[in-house]
Amino acid sequence: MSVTVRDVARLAGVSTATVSRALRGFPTVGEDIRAQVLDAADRLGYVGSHAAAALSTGRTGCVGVITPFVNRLAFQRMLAGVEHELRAERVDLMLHCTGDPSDPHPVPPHKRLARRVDGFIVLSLSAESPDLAEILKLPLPTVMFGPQAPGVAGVETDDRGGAASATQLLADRGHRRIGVIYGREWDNPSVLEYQRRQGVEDVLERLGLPLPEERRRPGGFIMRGGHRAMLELLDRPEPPTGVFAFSDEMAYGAVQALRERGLTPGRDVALIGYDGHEMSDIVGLSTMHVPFEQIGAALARQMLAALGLGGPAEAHIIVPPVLIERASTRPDAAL
Amino acid sequence: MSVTVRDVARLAGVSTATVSRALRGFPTVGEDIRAQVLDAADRLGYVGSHAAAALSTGRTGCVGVITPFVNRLAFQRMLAGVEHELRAERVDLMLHCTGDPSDPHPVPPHKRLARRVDGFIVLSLSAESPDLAEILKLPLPTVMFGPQAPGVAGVETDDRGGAASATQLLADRGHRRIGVIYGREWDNPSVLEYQRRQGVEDVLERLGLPLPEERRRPGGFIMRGGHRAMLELLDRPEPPTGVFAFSDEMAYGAVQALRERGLTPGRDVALIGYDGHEMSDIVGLSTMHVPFEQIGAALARQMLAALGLGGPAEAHIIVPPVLIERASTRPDAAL
DNA sequence: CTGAAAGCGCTAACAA
DNA sequence: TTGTTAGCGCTTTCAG
Repeated sequence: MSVTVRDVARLAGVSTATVSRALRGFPTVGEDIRAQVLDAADRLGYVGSHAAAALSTGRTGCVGVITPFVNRLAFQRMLAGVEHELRAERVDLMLHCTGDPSDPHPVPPHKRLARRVDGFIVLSLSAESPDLAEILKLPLPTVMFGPQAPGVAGVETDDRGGAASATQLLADRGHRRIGVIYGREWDNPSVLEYQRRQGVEDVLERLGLPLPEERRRPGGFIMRGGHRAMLELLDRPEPPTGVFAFSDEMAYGAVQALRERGLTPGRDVALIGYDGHEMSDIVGLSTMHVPFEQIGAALARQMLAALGLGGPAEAHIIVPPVLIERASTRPDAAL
Repeated sequence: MSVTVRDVARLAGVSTATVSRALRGFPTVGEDIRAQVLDAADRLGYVGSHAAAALSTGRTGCVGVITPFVNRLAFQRMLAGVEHELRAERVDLMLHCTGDPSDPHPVPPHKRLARRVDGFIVLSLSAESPDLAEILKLPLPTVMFGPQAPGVAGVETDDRGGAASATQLLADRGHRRIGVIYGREWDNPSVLEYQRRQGVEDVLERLGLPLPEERRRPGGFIMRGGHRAMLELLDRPEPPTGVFAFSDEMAYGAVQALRERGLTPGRDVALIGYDGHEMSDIVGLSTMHVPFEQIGAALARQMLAALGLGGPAEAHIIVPPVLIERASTRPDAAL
């Protein structure tokens, strides 16, 4: 079928062991022999089988990246960071989406990826996800972004602090009726939204401002969800004058909704997002900027370090989000 | 080290072959035996080694997706489509970025992925890329998006027609000095930009309109590049009154540039993008919409069909982009 | 510095 | 229906 070490060995007139050593650049191979082997391999168009090597060495040269979604900008940005860093060390990347809960027969990541990767990079699975528990049970190094499981290396952002800053900004701009567009769950302490909720409540409680249920809506972290949520908020008897969306993408949808109602973000309703994507600049959206690319890169470096590749890496990194104010929270700014 | 079929076999009191069959749900296994095996496997926390299975069967259950970038929206959208479709058939996805030409030691995809995937899905490599040639040389099924290599299945969009529509729209809105923000190369017939260039020229030539070199700038397909390109165009003695950017992301940057100069897209300078991302709606950007998610899904189905999984699939699909006009090409529309 | 031989964990013939 | 026996292609002791 395909050419193997044996074929190369035969053509080069050496043993398979020598071929293996020569191809991997072992110093213990004579120069002339090495040249012969390389030549033979080249001539035959030899491409090694990672599977066989993996079976033999126990290392696959591949890490699994587990993410809930690929079509969300924050994950895309992290993935880009991860990919770039892994590529530098010639480590391959296997992508695994846990996807919607709507998936009828989800195959848990550890079942699909175990033994085919050397480690896992987990992006924001809920801290109490059974998948995560299974992964941590495996004897493979794991790093994660998001709510940290105890004893696991990873990168975290200060969601609570970031949400507090965003809320505070709205309050500073004079808003008393503050609304929130969150993600999916408001009450579950093990999801990311909860940290942000706490940040919001930290500020509102301190200021004595209420957050009635009518003033918060889920947006599912997607544009369309943010759009709908904002329309619903606007339809309240006492609509919020300032709104904090838990992601920029939902905020984009909210901007859309405002415009449809003839309202201008900033002037008529203040709006702040979370994530700090590139496009937010042209939308004029205030936001909490999170350096996702760098987070991804840091995760990859932690993983590489755990695999004995690349340099050392800090075990636990906390990244603060940075407030960026734009027109959407400034009544006087022309968009 | 880790538990193998042998361990399971021993505990269940059967042979390894039976374990293998039971675990894969072969009908030729007695119900009681199967139960024993499943129980033993579960009790031991057995997770099979894909590497070993791959070595034995020659199938990895994994396809390689090759893309130049992960941080570009068009690729992200295709990747999402691919991933979704592959997941449905429990096929894993290995991501390989060819990346910038600036990479010092790029490892060609076939070297890294061969023998560890059952097939390749190639997203827009230049038609004459050496990497692509190597991949096609391998005895693995390959499908691709973009300029089609002869005899290869895949999905294509009508770039030339789409570009013509975009250009025509600017002309229809009365613009005579039309500018173009392209990607990287203007003269290379084997890159995607060339098709679009032809579409532009089809229209301009028919109308007898010139496209002097001063009226086109590269934007590298990124926002920042589009921003710079637009500034440069505006600094010409005779700046264009209507601009066609070869991607929405570059158009976003162009919008930014216009605003910085106190200009309003649509009213002062007409602008049309290409790709049709979600965010273009809130930016009010006219664009040629390309259904990338569906393209990705179609590619995945073609690949699955080639692997004998899923249903049959058309070998060659051509998707037309759809014109969406918004405020950025309408002088009278308020943004 | 090089070769022979024994696996890595699984699957697939072939027997029974 | 189940077990036996070879491998898949590579790496890696251990000799030489």
